[in-house]
Amino acid sequence: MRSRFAPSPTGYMHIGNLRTAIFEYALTKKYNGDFILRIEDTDQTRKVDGAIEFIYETLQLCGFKIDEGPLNPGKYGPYIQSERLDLYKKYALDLVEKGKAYYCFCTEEELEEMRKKAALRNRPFSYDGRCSKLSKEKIAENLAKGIPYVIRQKMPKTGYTIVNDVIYGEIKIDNSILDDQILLKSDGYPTYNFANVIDDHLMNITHVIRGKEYLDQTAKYNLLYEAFEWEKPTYIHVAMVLGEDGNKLSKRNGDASFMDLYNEGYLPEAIVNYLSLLGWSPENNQEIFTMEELITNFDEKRISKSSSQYDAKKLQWFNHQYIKNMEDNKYLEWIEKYFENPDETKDEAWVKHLLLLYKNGLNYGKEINELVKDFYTDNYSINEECREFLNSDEIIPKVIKEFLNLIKEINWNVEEINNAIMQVKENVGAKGKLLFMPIRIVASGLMHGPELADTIYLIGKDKVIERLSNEVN
RNA sequence: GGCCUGUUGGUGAAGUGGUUAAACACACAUGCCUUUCACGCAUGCAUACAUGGGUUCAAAUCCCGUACAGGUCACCA
Repeated sequence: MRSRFAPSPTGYMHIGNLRTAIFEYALTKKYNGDFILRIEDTDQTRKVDGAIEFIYETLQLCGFKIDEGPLNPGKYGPYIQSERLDLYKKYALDLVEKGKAYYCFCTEEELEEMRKKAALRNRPFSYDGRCSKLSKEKIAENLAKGIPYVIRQKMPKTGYTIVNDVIYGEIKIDNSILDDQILLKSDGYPTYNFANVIDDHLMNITHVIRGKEYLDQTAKYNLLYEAFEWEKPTYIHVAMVLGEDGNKLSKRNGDASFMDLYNEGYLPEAIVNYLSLLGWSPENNQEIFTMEELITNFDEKRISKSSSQYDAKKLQWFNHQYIKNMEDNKYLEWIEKYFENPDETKDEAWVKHLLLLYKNGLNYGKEINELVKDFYTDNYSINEECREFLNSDEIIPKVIKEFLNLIKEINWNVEEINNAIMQVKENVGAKGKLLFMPIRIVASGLMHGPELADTIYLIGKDKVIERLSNEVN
């Protein structure tokens, strides 16, 4: 089995594209097949520099192994369509020779006129095939004069074409809607559809996995395969991924691309895991799994026919799970990329302790900066709400005083701080909120924060003692 | 507009003819856990599978119509 992922080099990679790639990769690897990357750059106007490297980077981050592609060619290269122009022309001409395609010299203006006429009659535009009736002499003459041309395939006007799809079954497409499709554009580039068929055949692709938006168009592909008398691949069309508002994903809509998510601090493994569950589910109902597990459990029969909606919250939950399950060292190494250290002079161990403190609650990498903020600002003050709480019970001053006395004597570490808190509980008889909140407020000036003992430890012995002393006096 | 496809809760979904819970997960709500936030745990959350008909002893599951949603009809991919 051989499959191919064939993006256009137009920049970032969409979450929907990625999802399709994931399905494609999982299926291919399940059968020990080859996963090929082919760059479809037949539209020269939309090309973006560096996009190929970018696509490689994305796929590699996601854990894909590309068996053949422009940066690691196999024996079916080149893998960039703009480098295969001669091939397309040869095959297009081959079809002309066989009488299954023809030169078309119609100008943009002529086509525009036809479109207008069609619009007047409220009919969808369809090329009338006038150039297919040109005489041999006329064609030779036009060619000699260097008049620009395209090559169009003769399409049947009656009957229907059957498309077989693994997910959607047998689809009938009425031939009457099929235009004499352009194979070769006047700039010498092939159209997407044509290049696709030629390349898939030449590259020995056995399974075509792509978005459902191509389902109808597959009739055109089939007609091309038939014209060449080539064997058709197995088609697997997968339903689309919709944005959170239920509309098609688009950058304009502010929908996130893979790279956006990655830069926010989403782990590629979590993204892949989440995306693989959009429109597919494993039989064993497992929710968190690795790429390896995805591959072994993947079953194309369980791909859904209906489109699904992207849910940022659920992705966040997956990411959270993955962060929580990371080893501390890996976590620290990873979070480094997202942590914008506000104070380089802080002790390294102190920073590590702080970062680790939030590991279990972190949703995405950049979130750390927001969470950690209070430990870097020095505008300590006890606001009205806190003051009110401190005045709410007469046991509170005793708690503070006792805690102050105890921590003066201890070694400054989390365990001993914790012991001190427990000791206060015993000695003063305060518990729950009345025990913790006074200490927290006076030590940090805040009513919330992470674990109290850690918080106190990180604020530092001198500062905590100073604050408590001021409060006691 | 023609054609193609889809429709199970706020979301992802399981379920493809059978009794008296439509699984599971996210989200949400409430409660518990040494304070707050989070984590974790527990409980609750679709009188019902878009809708109307039909087939059947029996339908979310099969058939037809309707509605709605998406896709597609380029010298874009």
